[in-house]
Amino acid sequence: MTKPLQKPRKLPKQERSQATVSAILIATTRILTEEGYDKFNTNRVAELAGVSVGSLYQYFPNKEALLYALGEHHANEMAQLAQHHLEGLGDRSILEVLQQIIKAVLAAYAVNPKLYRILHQQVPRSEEMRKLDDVRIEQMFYSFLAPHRDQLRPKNLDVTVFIVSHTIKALLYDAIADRPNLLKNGELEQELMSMLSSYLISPNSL
Amino acid sequence: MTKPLQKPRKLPKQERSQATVSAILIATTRILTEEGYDKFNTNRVAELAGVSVGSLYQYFPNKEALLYALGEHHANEMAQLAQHHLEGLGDRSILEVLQQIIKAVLAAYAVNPKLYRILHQQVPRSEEMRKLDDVRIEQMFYSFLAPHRDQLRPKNLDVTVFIVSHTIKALLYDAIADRPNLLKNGELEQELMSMLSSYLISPNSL
DNA sequence: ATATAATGTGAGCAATTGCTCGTATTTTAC
DNA sequence: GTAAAATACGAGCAATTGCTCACATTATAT
Repeated sequence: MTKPLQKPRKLPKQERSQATVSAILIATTRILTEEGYDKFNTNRVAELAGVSVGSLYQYFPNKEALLYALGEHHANEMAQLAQHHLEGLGDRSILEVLQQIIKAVLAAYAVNPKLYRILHQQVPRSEEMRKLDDVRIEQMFYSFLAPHRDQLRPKNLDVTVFIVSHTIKALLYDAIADRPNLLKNGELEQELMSMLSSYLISPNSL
Repeated sequence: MTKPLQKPRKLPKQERSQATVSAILIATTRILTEEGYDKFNTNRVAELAGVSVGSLYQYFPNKEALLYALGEHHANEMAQLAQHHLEGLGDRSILEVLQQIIKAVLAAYAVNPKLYRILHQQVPRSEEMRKLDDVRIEQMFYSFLAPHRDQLRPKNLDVTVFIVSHTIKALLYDAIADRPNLLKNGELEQELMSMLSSYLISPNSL
């Protein structure tokens, strides 16, 4: 009944202990992606990491904190990669901006798609993790689309951002699972660009 | 290690036992939607259903079979509702067909959104359930879009069906969780219609 | 060199839970 | 009425698992 702490119980100060923490996180990643969420337990993590359960619980107050740390790390890697794709777009046209955003999101999700799916679907409290990520992406869209507000066909920018960001995320998401070839050959990127650009810009009169 | 049977161990023949089976399924639904997947265990189901665990295991060989039966029932209800929205569309225009398909999918998902999310995300083996559903929806799109093949801008009908069906599913899905008001006021339906019709039909030249 | 802090160990407790089985009750068949 | 079949019961076994704690080892400071 006690609320689980998400912060480590102790901060690792020596190299030795930092290696332990690393090994634990790597083992967790491998178990989640290669063995599945139902095989994920702290005893197994310690075993695969080559440390004892006791050590694990010295740096992670509980099982959930492990997942949380992993999610944070993964989200940071994704954000960093996306950032890289979005530098110096201040003076570009809306079409170019859209193209780069699509590329950025695709690249970000490619960091570790399997881990992403598990962290955002199977894990308890995944809703919270997912929302944190979603908000981050939506803010990115907002900041890049707002300058071109007057050129957008849909009036409500909030709704537009929701539609666009969730469409990209979901199609990428499902393509990873069901149509990986659409990703490899660039067809998904092309179709996304086609659909979203006509949605955002073309003078549709419905 | 033995593969779990998905079919009931015994078929309920008397009214009494059919009521037991009903109570068990209803209790399972309630636990999943109101208490969450991690509170779902057979002892709790039996308790809430007002029967004994022994009775439960007379009709369901294992925990998974319970989920499977529930998923099947729910999928049937969804399909039935969608069917209802799609009668007599043989001679309608592609725009009208698209509009009705969107309405049909929205209606189908409204049967029990919370249960749908849990069955398709949290449950072990949910991938399989999800794919069964996805294929069903994609086939529906395929059969309704194929007659208008020549009026569609994208050349590859398979890819088009994938894009369209997954876009609708995902946006509906996320709207239920994050933007319920977009559903209630019809804005989602409107934006979907706008985006998809311009994607499918407008002579976009990218 | 020695005290102290940091780190590591793993047996095992306590709680959960999927499921069985011996038994009791109710319904059906004749 | 009575035997057999169908149904219901629930204590409790066996396995899993999150986590603790008493103790061992290694590094740091002085």
